[in-house]
Amino acid sequence: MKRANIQDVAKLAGVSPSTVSRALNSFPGISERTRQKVIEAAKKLNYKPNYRGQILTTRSTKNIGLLITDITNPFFPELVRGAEETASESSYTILLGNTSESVEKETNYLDFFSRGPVDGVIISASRIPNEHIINLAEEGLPIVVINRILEHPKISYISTDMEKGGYLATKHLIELGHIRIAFINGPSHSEAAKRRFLGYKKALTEAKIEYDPDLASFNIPVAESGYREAIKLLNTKNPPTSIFTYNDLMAFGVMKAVKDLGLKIPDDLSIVGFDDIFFSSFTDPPLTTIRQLKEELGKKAVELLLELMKGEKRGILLEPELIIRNTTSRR
Amino acid sequence: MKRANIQDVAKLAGVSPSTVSRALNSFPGISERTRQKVIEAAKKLNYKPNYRGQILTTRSTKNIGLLITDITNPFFPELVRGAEETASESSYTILLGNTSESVEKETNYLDFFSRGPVDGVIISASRIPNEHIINLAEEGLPIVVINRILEHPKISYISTDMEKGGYLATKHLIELGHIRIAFINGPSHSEAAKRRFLGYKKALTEAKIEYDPDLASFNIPVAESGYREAIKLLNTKNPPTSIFTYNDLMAFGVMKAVKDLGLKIPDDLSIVGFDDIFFSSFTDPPLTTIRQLKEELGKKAVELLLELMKGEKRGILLEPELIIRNTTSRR
DNA sequence: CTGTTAGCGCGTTCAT
DNA sequence: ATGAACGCGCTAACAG
Repeated sequence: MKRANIQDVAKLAGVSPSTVSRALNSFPGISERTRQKVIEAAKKLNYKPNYRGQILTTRSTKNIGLLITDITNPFFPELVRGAEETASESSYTILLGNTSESVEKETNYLDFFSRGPVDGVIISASRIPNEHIINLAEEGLPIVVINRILEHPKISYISTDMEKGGYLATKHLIELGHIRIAFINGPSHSEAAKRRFLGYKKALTEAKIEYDPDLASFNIPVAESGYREAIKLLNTKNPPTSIFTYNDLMAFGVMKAVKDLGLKIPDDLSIVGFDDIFFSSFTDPPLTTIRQLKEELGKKAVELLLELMKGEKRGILLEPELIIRNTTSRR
Repeated sequence: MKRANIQDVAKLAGVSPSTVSRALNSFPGISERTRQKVIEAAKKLNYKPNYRGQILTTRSTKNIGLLITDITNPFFPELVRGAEETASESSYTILLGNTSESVEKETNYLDFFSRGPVDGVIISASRIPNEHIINLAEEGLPIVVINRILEHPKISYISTDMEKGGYLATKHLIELGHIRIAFINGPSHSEAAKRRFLGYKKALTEAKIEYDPDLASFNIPVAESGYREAIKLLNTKNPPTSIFTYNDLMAFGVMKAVKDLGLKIPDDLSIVGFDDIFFSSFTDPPLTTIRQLKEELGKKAVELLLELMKGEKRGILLEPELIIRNTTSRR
């Protein structure tokens, strides 16, 4: 059964194609009688406007490109859900690009997006340099970046206040009497990692604790990195009494390492994560962490993009929150 | 800076638009000199073929629609990643539809997909009736369904052997001496739920244990359902000694309920989940469960779709595996 | 209120 | 080996 097009409907209804278009898109200035006639014909032929023709003339795809690094990290699904729900309220669909932390894939996706399959792009991936993003924006592609602060007249951004997050985590540990506080950080190129690092150092400085480079490392943000670095740190002569990780996944890795070494959490080691993903309240013991508003990040990013497509640029900073559970205790 | 189109390149290279198209798509029958000239012009203008014009003439979008119910359930991200990786190897991009268990959203997405933004669709969502899927397939949309067995000449499917999964879980509990085995099942309309139920009953029958309807329920497949049903079951006069859940998320809910009631796992209650998501090995205690090959499901689904677009239909059944951890013990 | 015409940007004939 | 002309399906602009 071949698909009916607008001509078929026009013929059956005895009107012109443009009248069909007007009737179906509820334009004003058309008689109710004609509208009904068209609607009936359309229904009879099971007519649905062809997307490919439609976007060519309307110049809108009703798609939003969303670039993320790792859908397997529960941080992102929550963000995606927030984005998806808000998008679908405005009849937009999400075109998802999962880059698996690969620069090449990020670039490919962005190139593809810039060729026209989407009306705008949300970038929640870290490896793409700002200049590349700016270039595309100046070519006319509406872009919103998540968790990177990029001030540019054609780009909107929304980010958790990362520096504050790093500060809150470190200060919490300091207040519990910890002095040797390690930071298993994320990728060195990531702005989020840099800003959290700033917050970490700020808290140390405030407490007059000297920063020890041996206690800080940059890593791929997966559980295995947390495991590996924790083993390394705990086997040194002067091990830390607490570890702050770039994200909860890495904290899970740390917890596993501690258990494998036969140590107790939080008695032998205090741990603070970042993100507050769903499972962090289910671990043993439940994880102390810095909460990001993940759904909000996705939701607001879509709203910003919709505004940006109308020409309104904005930047938003979201507050992180310290969630105290049971992986931290007094030294 | 306005985007260059094929005409601009043609003008700069001093050739016709069709020559540009041939040169850039590496067609035979074109002089090397001309090709170089065109490539150079294209580079100078930063030309990228306009996607919207391209799909109209090539009749291929290089997009695949992927419908899932709940991206927040870690089962799906792993599936999505498998699909995404395989798709991008063939230069396809995933258009993601998250339906949040809503029939309306499923239908909307499917309608949208059928209008032309994708070359084919993968459905990993349960509420859409088979007839609807068949209709779209007969209109010419290539469709692959995941975890539902749908025999039709124009539809391919890939599914874990759900009945076997249900059977393995139940048999494991029976072998540990359990007789009162509850099944907190998923949605009643879901084929996966029905088939697991079949396996559950089969194992009971084999062991000559009478099926007790009070021990089985149908639910929305989220952690809260597991919690709620577990509380209900454990507060009856003759509570079960073990619970099998539709998925791991629900098992997490059950574990929380057991702890809240002050009981011990697995001494007071044995638990078996389904899926083996990443976090199931991190819970306290680690969860015994039935493993589905999630990435494989996504990967194979894309392969099947690509084949289906060439006209080859197939159906694949994947073997589930019992993963024994520490939430089950001898009665 | 409705029909006619043009054009979106490509790829693909069919000529040359 | 290359150019000219056409068409994909729709909507917007113009005409009546």
